[in-house]
This record gives sequence, structure tokens and C-alpha cells, in this order.
Amino acid sequence: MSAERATYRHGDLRQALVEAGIALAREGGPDAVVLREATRRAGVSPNAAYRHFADRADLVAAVSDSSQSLAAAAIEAELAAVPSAPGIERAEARLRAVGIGYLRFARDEPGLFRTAFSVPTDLDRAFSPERSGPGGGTPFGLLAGVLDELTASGALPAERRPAAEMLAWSAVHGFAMLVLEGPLRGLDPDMATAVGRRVVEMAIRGI
Amino acid sequence: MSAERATYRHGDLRQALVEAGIALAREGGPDAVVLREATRRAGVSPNAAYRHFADRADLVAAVSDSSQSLAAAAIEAELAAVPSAPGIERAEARLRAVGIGYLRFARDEPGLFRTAFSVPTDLDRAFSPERSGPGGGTPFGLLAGVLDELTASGALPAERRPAAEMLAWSAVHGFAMLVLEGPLRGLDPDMATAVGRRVVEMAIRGI
DNA sequence: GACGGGCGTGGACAGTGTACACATCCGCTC
DNA sequence: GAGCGGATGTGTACACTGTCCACGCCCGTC
Repeated sequence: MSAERATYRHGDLRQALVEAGIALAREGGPDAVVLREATRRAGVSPNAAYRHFADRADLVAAVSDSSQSLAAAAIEAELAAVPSAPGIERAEARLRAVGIGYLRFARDEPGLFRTAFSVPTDLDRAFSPERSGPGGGTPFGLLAGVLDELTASGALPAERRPAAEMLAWSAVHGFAMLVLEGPLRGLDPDMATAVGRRVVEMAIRGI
Repeated sequence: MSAERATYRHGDLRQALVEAGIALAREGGPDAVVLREATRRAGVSPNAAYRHFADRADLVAAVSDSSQSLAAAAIEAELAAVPSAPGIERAEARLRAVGIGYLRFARDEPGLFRTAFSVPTDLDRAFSPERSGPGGGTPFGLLAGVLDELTASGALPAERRPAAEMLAWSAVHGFAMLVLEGPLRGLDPDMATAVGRRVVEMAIRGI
């Protein structure tokens, strides 16, 4: 309904603020999303933001949402590159692609990555595997979709699925966090990529 | 050398500030460690902190260090409860204990947990398995020690050790982060504990 | 007993998030 | 078409933060 809200005086200030926020997050993570700076970049007074966001946290949440969409897009690109192959093999390749894409995004856009996952997300939203359409997906929805394929093909017993989902998710996310802002920070990026691939392989074996 | 620095006017202000910082971190994570509030609690003027820390980040780093020690203590407690058993079984039980202890600390002290791992750590320090003595260990050093046992007993081939270490670490840390400040935030604690155990089991299987 | 240097104080400044009161302009109703 | 109401943006203000600077104090040392 009325997606044509649009422009009043400024022309969709909300979107402009989110975009400024993304630029800030890109170079400094969630803490760099400074409300006043975002309004400055949008060419507007600080308080104007309060017509569109309850407070700074609300703005950051919106930026986080957009970042999740960007991450999902990166993963979808990786998925699209998976060659077709007979059933199970392909499903496993797709699972691998999700992990690799996730880590690739973390490496290429550390600021956005940290912002995307520094905020509690609506679980129903994040988990739902459908929600297609560009920019609409979330990384966890994509993982769920791939796991659906695996269970459907019988490669993953249904009763083990929940734990498998947690493991896959935890392993990849944990590795990314350790490298980005944890004790492993500063690990050489190529090295990190290589180790990341091994973590993905082992997680798949664990599943 | 000269650990007897101690007291000038205040009686080891540095330590007092770290303790105030820990209290703050406990209830609000790293962002809650605000320098002025710490000095306030220590009954001292804001600038006094600058005689002991270069800046706020330096104070947070010190608090993070202490938090890591507390985490290590929690894990050691868990390790101490592992019953003796024949070689390999015991080693595996110890591995499990490290994972459980790590997650337990994350659940019981979320603020300290996040503070402990929100800061880049000196890798050499964090990794070294020796560094015994109460308050001196780190969670990752303890994990390394247990893995040493596993390789020594032949249960874990030496060449697979590095990746195994990464997987164990990533899975457990990742799960904790997802629950504490990621999309899984708000998951029921008991539920989280149960799922956490399964993640630990699967990670062990993956190793 | 003087004194120099570690330790803490006081005051100040820029920058932040946010509340309150006000100005402006669009779209709707008559 | 006139006019009004409510959404949108502005200005001012306040409390709070991290950090800089100049100063005062008190201890151990010569």
C-alpha cells in the first residue's frame, strides 16, 4: 500500500539517511553510524532524522537490515555460480557456496558484515527461506533453503536438521567474528580465506 | 619487575579502575565501559585515568584482559569436574568440558563475555597453553592444551590439528555470539544451553 | 632539607544523542 | 479555488562523553 510515499521536501529522506548510514558502516562498523554525521551527509538538520527513526539504535537497525540484504546478494551470486550436477552433489556444492559466500562478504565488507549482525533480528524474517526477489533475502534464509534441499533429497535426516543448521551457522559466523573483531583480528586475509574454507569443509563433515 | 608499584595517593588506582570497568562491562558489555563513570566509581577525577591508560580503548583492553581470565577460570572449573577415565575418553570429555564451560560463561556473564572478545588479543599470549596459575590462563590457551592431549594420545592426527582448532573455536564462539548479540538474541537461555550442547557435540564429531 | 617527577585536579572544548518549541508546505476537504 | 491540518524539517538547548592543557601536591632521593 502506497509504496509511493516518497518525497516531501527532501525526496525520501529516510532512504537517504540509510544510505549515508551504510557508507559510514562500511568504513567503521556499527559504531561509526553516527546520527549527526548521517544527517550532515544528507544535507539536513540533525533532528530531521527523528521524523523517520525513533533514535540512533533504530537507524542502525535499518542499516543493519540493508547490510543483511547485501550479504544475501553476495551469497546469491556465489550460489548462481554453482554448476549443475546430480542431486546430492549439487546440494552439497550449494551448501559450500553459502559458507564461502558468507565468508567472502565478511572479508570484502567487514564493516557492513559487523553491522549486519550486531543487532537482534526478527527471527521469523531472518529464517524464512522464501522471501525471494533481489534485496529481500537474508543469509540465514538462504542457508535454510539449501538445508531444505538437503533434507528433501534425504541426505540430511529431518531430526538432525535443527542442530545441523546451528552448527553450520555457528561455525561460519564464529570464524568470521574471530577474524574480524576477535582475537584473530589482523590475520592475513588470504590466510583467513584458506582457513575459512577448511572450517566450511569441516562443518559440512560435521553435518 | 617491581610488581610492588602500588599505592601512591589512592592505593593502586589502575586496579580500581579496571575493577570499576569490569562492573560496568558486566551489566552492559564493552560499550558500557565509560571512562568517566569508572573514575567516578573509583572516587577520582576523570583525568586521573590518563595517568594509567592511554585512552578509553586502553582501559577497555585491560578490562577485556581481566574478563578473559575470568572466562578461563570458569572453564578450568568445568575441567576440574571431569572424572578420570582411560586415555582417549578422558581427553574427549575434557574437550567437551572446554566447550561447555565456554558457553556457560557466555550465558552467565554475557557482558563480560562480549567484552573479553571484542578486542584484538595478543595472539602469542592467547594461544600459549602453559601460563598456568590462577587468573593467568586464557580460554584459547586451555583449548590448545586439551588439543595437545588429543594429538599426543593419537586421537587427533597432527596435520589436522590446526583446522580442528579453528572449527572448535569457531563453532563455539560463533554460537555464543549469535545468541548474545546476533540474530538469535533473546533465545530462551535453557533452550540456548541445550542447543549449545548439541553444537559442541557436532563440532567434536567434525573434529 | 631542598627538589624533581610521578600522581591527581580543575577547567575547557568539540562532539554526540535527544527533547522542546516553532516554521513550513503538501494534500485534502468544503 | 480557499483554507486548514498534519506531516516534515529547523533552531535552540541540555546533559553527557572523551580528551587536552596548565597547574598543585606529595613522595622518595640526594
